[in-house]
Amino acid sequence: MAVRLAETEAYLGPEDRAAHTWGGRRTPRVRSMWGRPGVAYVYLIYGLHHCLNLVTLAEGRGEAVLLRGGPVVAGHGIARVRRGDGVSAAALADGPGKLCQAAGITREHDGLDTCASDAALYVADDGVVPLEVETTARVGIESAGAAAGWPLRFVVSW
DNA sequence: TGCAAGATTTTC
DNA sequence: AAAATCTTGCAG
Repeated sequence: MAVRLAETEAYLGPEDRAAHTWGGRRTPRVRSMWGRPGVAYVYLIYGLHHCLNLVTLAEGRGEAVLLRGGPVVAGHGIARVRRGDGVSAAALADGPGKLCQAAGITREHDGLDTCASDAALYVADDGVVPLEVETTARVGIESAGAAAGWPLRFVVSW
């Protein structure tokens, strides 16, 4: 099962009030977010949806990118089994929670090194060249003060 | 030890 | 527009 990442959001660590590592928090949940780049950070939101992030900068920076979604380019079958019948191809993974459900991602994947040769989860370049990259404010973080307006959401089209 | 709120999705 | 649902983080 594969998704072409078309929508992401950046979370900048201690300086970013919307980030789970805001203020330098080092709690059990965000353990993996302080880890090495390439490590997956998966958490449960609202008690029923998973969100997948990948650590970006160096270990100890607490910075990661939230993978919000994109079109499923392989494995539509299994994705639809997980998401349920009657779900349109476009809606299979067009949201943080949907992406994780379609890909079968849970907290079991938290802390996984996506750079490992035997990783169950990894990122690859499929060669498609982005036509345009749109930058907007992040979604769902109304209460993050000034950080809520930061242009850290990126949407790619091709 | 208890309670309020959350990087969402789905349905009425 | 509102509920579903549970873990984390902060107050006491």
